Amino acid sequence: MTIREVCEKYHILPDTLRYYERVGAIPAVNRTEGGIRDYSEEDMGWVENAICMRNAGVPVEMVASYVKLCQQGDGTFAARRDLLKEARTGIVKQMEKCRKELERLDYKIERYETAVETGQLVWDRTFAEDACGQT
Amino acid sequence: MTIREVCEKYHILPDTLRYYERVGAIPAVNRTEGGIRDYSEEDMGWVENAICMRNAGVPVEMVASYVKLCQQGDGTFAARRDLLKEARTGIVKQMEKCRKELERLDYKIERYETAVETGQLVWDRTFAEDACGQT
DNA sequence: ATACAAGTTGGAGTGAACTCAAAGTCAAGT
DNA sequence: ACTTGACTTTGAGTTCACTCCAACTTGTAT
Repeated sequence: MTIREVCEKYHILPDTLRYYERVGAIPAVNRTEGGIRDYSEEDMGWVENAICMRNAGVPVEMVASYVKLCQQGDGTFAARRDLLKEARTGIVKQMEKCRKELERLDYKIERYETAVETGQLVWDRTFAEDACGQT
Repeated sequence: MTIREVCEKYHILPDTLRYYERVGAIPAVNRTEGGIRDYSEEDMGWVENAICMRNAGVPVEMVASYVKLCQQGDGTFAARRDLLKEARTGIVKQMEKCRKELERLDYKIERYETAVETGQLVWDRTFAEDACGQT
């Protein structure tokens, strides 16, 4: 599979794929005689892995660390597990922030829906201290 | 309230607050005679709003747009609602990506837990096409 | 009055993650 | 053989969101 085809499949740019390879977020990709990248099924697996992790906000550097551990063989299972757990923690924190803001937004959107109808914007609820003001 | 106090309350840097004000993510803050920022309750509300939105990954520019609409008065209720809905859509998308990756990670972590015990890494499940490979 | 900490501005610098440009190589069609 | 388009590398440029710096002013404690 050419770089173009992989990019079409995952909706990313060739430069992004080359960048991922350069920084180690995916291992070196198979090449043809002429030196042109020819992605194997395994290469695609790595690409998918990088894209998934990045989609969830895992830093490129962390993805690269994981790839490196995988390449170091069977002695790194525990280290890989720990790294993935760390990534997991980051994602959970991020989701919790999103959940809070979503709750806040839903309330505000509802208030604005009413305001659009009545011409009056009213905050009838007070957000807790660590939530947000009535703006 | 001084900039230092606000920063301690929200665990951010003074430069970040000044930056938010400069780009319009919060409106111009009250000042003392000498020109030193003196955050009112309302100012704090705006600060909280900016921090909440940013925490959920809403771009600074979007926060600034919202603030601008608020400053333009009661004629912008519908526009504000639409902007918040747009922000909401972005957050929901982001959370869905996180949810998927979390599921993926949980499976992999579980596999690695087993691998650490048995010395054998086995993928006994195939991820769907839009999920990710066994890496 | 005088330190000196804390605040101010304008502008420059940083780090992460791409993204683009230039110059050259490879491959497919005519 | 020749053109055309895709791919290659190296290195530079961009965007976002801060973050830092220098020079200066303000406020507080002795």
